Amino acid sequence: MSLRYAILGYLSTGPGTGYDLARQFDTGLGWFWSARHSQIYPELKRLTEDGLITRDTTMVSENMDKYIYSIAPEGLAVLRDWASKPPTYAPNRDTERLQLIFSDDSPESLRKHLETHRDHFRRRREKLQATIDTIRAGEHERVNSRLARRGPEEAALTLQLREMAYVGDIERADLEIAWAERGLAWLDSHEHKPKGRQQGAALAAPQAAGVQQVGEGGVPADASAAP
Amino acid sequence: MSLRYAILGYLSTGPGTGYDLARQFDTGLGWFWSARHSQIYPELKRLTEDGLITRDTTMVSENMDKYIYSIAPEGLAVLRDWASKPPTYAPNRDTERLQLIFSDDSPESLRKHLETHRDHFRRRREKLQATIDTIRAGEHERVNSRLARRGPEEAALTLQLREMAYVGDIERADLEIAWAERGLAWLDSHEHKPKGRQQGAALAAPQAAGVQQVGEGGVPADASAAP
DNA sequence: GTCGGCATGTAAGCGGTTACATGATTGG
DNA sequence: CCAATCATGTAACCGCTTACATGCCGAC
Repeated sequence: MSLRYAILGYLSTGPGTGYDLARQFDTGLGWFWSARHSQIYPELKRLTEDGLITRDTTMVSENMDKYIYSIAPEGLAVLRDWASKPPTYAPNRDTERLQLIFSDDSPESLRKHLETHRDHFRRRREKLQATIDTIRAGEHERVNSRLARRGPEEAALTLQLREMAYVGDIERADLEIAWAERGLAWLDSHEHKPKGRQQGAALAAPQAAGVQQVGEGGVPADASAAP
Repeated sequence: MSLRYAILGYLSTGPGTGYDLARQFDTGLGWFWSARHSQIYPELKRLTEDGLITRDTTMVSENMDKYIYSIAPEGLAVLRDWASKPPTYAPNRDTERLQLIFSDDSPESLRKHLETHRDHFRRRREKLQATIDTIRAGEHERVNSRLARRGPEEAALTLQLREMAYVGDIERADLEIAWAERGLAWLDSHEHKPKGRQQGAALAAPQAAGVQQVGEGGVPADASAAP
């Protein structure tokens, strides 16, 4: 149940409405968590009942209210407590990889698969880059409002952690793009000679430390000699 | 609902029991999907009812049966159809990153966080490497039984896709390890001078293509000049 | 006037986790 | 004899998605 902490985390950078949260989570990027408004509103209610956040009501009209939520000291404590615990890792579930390894009966679609993968991470990379650029330029409102409440030493740490998180995700995206492009290059070198015995294009990344290389290419020579 | 396809995929490499599936998914590694037996058994029942798999019963004793499932032609078709569709990407949900960016109120735990991260991906990398080594050596039973049913051309593609999947995941693990180690190095260079103004250790990976570099280090000089 | 963005909620259903439950076989 | 592994199931619960539902406000 990280949603709770994601909300507390957001509100720790300043007050906001449910709609603000929904926009951040739903457009997702710049963010490391995602949620729909149908999940957010009930959770805000629960957090208020638990005394972790407070709610201010501003009347918009007779039959329409707007609620601005702020984090309470108890909420800040809960957030800090949670963040200080070492991370746990959910079991891996990767639909893309699953599809990939069972695509060997439908090779025509492989190219499209890899192109989709590459394009997905290109888009993601662009958005991450744009966000970290904004933070670096000191123009990210939420980050700034968090920094404003802190001394210069704490501020440096806040920025360092954002930097680590975004740079890490950008590198992930770069890796996925390079991976897909290597796959596409392999396809290129094989598509006009589908009967090919030649195990051409290098598969493993040149710089990938510690990856054991096999003789000729990605596929061992005796591969089909298996039972 | 990828579980259904993960099961079909597994059974496409040969018959197996629910328990076999549970072991593969639950120990997770070597695999790109995960599930508990409590989810697997009902799904096997549904797949049988839908005619995608068949069930053979071997009586173990009077009041205990054992069921061996095999993929049906309809199941193979459904699997192939699913695998040939371009991948879709679930919204990003990353507890670890979320914890990281809100650790700026509890810096003492940062080191442990990064060490846990590094160790997690080291273990994962080891298991992935062991599996791909087995496949490369032609000693992976499931992969071999899949290869046995196919001609040499198809076999080459099967192996290529496994290679891509495992190498891709190994590179991901390498990236995470390197990322965590860079973070730890940064911590080292800051722990004995917590008041430090000096923005020491490089943050961005030296080889990360296209990552915009900032002047001195990971953090822009005017960072705390924000409102 | 209607369309898109702001704003807030509820309900059904699904996929996954945790816990409960039972029994056979094998080896120390 | 007891523990571990093999083997199969059910039930309660939780988090997330999809869909349903309503209403304000400003701009074109």
